[in-house]
Amino acid sequence: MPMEKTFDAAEAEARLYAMWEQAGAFKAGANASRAETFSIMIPPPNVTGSLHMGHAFNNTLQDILVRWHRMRGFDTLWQPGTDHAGIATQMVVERELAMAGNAGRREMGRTAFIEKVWEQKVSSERTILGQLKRLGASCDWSRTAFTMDPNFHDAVIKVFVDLYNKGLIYRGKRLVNWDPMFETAISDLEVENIEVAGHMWHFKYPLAGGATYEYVEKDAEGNVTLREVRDYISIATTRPETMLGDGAVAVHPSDARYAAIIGKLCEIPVGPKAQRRLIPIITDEYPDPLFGSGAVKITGAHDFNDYAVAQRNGIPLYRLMDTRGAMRADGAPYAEEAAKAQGIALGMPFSGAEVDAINLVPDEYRGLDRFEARKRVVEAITAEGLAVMVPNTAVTATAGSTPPPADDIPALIAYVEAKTIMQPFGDRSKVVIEPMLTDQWFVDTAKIVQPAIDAVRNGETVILPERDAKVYFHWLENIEPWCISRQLWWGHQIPVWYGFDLLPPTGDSDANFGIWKNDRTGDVMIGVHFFCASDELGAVRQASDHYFEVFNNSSMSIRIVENRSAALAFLDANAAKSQIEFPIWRDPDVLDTWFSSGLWPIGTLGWPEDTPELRKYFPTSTLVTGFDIIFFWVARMMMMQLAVVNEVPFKTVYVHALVRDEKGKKMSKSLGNVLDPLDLIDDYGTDAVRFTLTAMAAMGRDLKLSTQRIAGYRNFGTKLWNACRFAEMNGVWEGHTTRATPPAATATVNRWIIGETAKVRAEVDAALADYRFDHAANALYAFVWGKVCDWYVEFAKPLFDGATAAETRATMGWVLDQCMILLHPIMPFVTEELWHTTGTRAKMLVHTDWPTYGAELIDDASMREMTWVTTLIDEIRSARAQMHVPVGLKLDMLQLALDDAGRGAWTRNEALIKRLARIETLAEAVQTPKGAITIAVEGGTFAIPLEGVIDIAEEKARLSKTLEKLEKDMNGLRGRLNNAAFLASAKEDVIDETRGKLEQGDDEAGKLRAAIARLAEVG
RNA sequence: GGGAGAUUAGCUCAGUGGUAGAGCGCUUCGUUCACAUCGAAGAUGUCAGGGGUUCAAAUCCCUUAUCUCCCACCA
Repeated sequence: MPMEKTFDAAEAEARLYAMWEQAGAFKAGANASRAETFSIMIPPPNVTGSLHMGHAFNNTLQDILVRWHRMRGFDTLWQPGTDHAGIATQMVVERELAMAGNAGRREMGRTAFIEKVWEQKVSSERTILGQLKRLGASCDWSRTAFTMDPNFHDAVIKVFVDLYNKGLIYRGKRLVNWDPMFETAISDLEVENIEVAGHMWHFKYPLAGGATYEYVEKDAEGNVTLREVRDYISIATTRPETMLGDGAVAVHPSDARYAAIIGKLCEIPVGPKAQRRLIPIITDEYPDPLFGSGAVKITGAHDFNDYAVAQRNGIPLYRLMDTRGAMRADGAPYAEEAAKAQGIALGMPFSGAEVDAINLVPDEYRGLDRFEARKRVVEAITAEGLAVMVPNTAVTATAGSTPPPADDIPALIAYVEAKTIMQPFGDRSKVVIEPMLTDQWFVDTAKIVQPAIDAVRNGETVILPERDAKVYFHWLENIEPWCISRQLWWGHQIPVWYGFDLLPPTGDSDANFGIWKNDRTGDVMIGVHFFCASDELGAVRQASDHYFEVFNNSSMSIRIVENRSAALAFLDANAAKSQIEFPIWRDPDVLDTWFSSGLWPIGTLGWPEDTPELRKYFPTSTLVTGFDIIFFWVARMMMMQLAVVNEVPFKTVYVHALVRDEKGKKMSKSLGNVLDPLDLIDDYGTDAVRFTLTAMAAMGRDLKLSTQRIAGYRNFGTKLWNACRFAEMNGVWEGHTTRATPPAATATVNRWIIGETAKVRAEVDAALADYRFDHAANALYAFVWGKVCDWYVEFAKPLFDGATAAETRATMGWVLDQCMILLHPIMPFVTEELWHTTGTRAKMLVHTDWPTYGAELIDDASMREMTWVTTLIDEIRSARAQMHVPVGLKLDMLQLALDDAGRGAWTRNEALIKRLARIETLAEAVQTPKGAITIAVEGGTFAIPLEGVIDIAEEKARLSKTLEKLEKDMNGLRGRLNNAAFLASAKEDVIDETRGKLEQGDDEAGKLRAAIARLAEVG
């Protein structure tokens, strides 16, 4: 059955993929013929839905490397899998529940909700794996992993426990980035700082007791520009709602304007007047005297800078908001607590601890969203006349004027500076992040970071392109503690159980719990003890040991309870019992997703078991990933693998760019410019999509994708297909055998194309070794289309019934085989299909040996000769076209002069030259006849008589134009050669090359001049 | 504020010291038996501006401009 005109991708892809899978072609170690291994861990896609273009790109590159190594006989593993993606997946499920009008997460309860998420995981994973298969990804699916698989989970927990025991993980009350929508802490990396239009308000904080001071302002020369008596200190803020949590006002120690009032108290001008708190005016290096008024309100519990100031100066921290970012409504009413709070504030110095038990929020703000509270605070202060006029041009908004503030604060106040401010947003929730004082788990990254830095510095792991290594270093060298606890439900629950630190009996006590009760009812907070263990049994053992040590009572036992309040209730209920039972409860939080994906390399290979796979494939060879997760993932994997198994996780990291739309915009759902890889595959076939991505994968460059480009590469597949179809029509595949080395060839064309094949094979290998995927693709494109199809196939046509027919058939078969082999890593489907369409093969293409031939196949004489032949044909065609000679018209040509090399070349290639240049006969002549066009090539001159057909003037113009261009080049070359400095300093081969070019050019120019002269004669 | 990168044909981009290329698009021609998802021919560039190093600069250095991205606590 003859081949179809085109490759039917839609029909063939599924069939071919099934064939590979059934044959186990992708299994780890399949086709291995040598001991060297090559392993890649897939960056596990999130089980949040489906794959996008970035995944298609990322996995295409991986597949190319994997298929290439597999064909080269490496023991190859491509490890697939998916990531549970805690916050992202939980968000997707919550959103779906909400859209379906179902009960929310809280109403469902943790267990039921987690079940829902598992359903999401199953369906998303099915989608994702299906997509990867359509993309042609040759992963070992039998090893598909998931970050919450039981064994992977065990590995994660073990690492947590180990790091905890080594003191590398700790729990602390710190200011963290809090996402009020998800009500969880997030890490620094999950915060996006975005510039938004905001405002800065200037307010007066009245001095306590109506105190006054002389405020003097000077210009740069020291001249007094302002001198007045003030009874307030002016501060600037972008967040008035946090004023209620101020602990101090700070000024720079060198700021003379405020020297007189350091240590004095001022009043926070918010809330009922009688209840306002007084805070001290302190000095700290942090305030910039040149910015604003030079005085900064210090709100330690709601600002990272202020937190540091508060820590340094022992300023209390007042948490004002609840987990949803609303002003607190818990605790005792404001009136009762204010005095106590003020007492603490006045009782400087303070330890710097949080004052959490009290609520500083006045009744009118309780429960309000932070932005609503901001609005009301601003209104109240303004109404009171405490807004400061800002005497500069930055004042853009006055009462009732435009522009309206962007953050929904009406322009009610006297003066406010419009100001673009950097505001933190949650990368998933897109809501404003609130710095929040909470208890969280942290990895002490500073203690494990150094090996990760060293490994890249000393080249044990190479990051490509190099500039990304700089980014990596910069981040690691300034690393902050990593907050790893998340107040979510979907993920690895933290393996820590808590129990109260109970005091031992005081001697005469016979009721052990009485001790606890006394402790609890007193002013001292009850401490908690941590039991970190890989499972509940371990925690119970630890707790037993602990309480046994404290109480020395052998009849005691441990009881697992739900949470802290259950533990308190349990103790209350059992206080009188003689039997001692101690409640412990597990930390409800889960680990940051990146903590678990940070263990992906060893976790998927079976660690902590000493598996054969771990020994063989770890450290992995290459990681292919996007630059956007260098910090999130690459750096964490480096740190964690080094901390856990003391080895780097991979030897090379290839960092690729982002896929953007054709206008260069990041693809996003909200912009509606997302190209779905599956749609493109449906329209153009997988090979076309893969080839496009590959050809555009220049290192470190964003990749702008257009469908036009994809169509072009689909055509490329068709081109190869039709070359094979041509071969079929000419009997190339009859009795064809697959062979590693080319057949012996005598014809120049055949020797030439064999040499070209050897050249492209070397180019492809070099390009892939350097991760220059674009070079590999472009080299193959130029070879297959530009050499094989444009020239070789055409050359071969007249040879199929000549003396070299058999040799030509064998050569063409071999060359096309090589095209399939070399293209297979990039275009697996069409090549595999052709492989079988064109003959009976011993092995599938996916397992066919990658060639190693090289320079020994390049025959310089043939290469030169074919260059001469193609140049001659080009010249004739060009002349014909410019003279408007009908394409179909066969012409007679005269040979005016030709050296021996030219004569030989002509003789050997006469048939093909005549065919491609549409020449009927060639005869020798001594001079150009009247009305002929002249063709000048290296070593010879030809003429084509066209009396009556051509326009003499036009031919003259053509020749003159060519000559002009040539002479311009010659002048340049002559200029260089006449320059003594050039001859003295340039390398010899450059000089030789220049001389050669000049000589050749002069020769050609001479011929052109002669031809022009001749035209003038006859004209 | 710090850092990185970009600026080459109409568009998207290659090109790291020897006088500029590809694909697409465009123009003209073409039903020659592999392919119209094609073929042949053709046009198009002060390599962002300025300065420097060099015999020689798109390429190396300095500088200016514009753009992009990353990081960062100016209230």
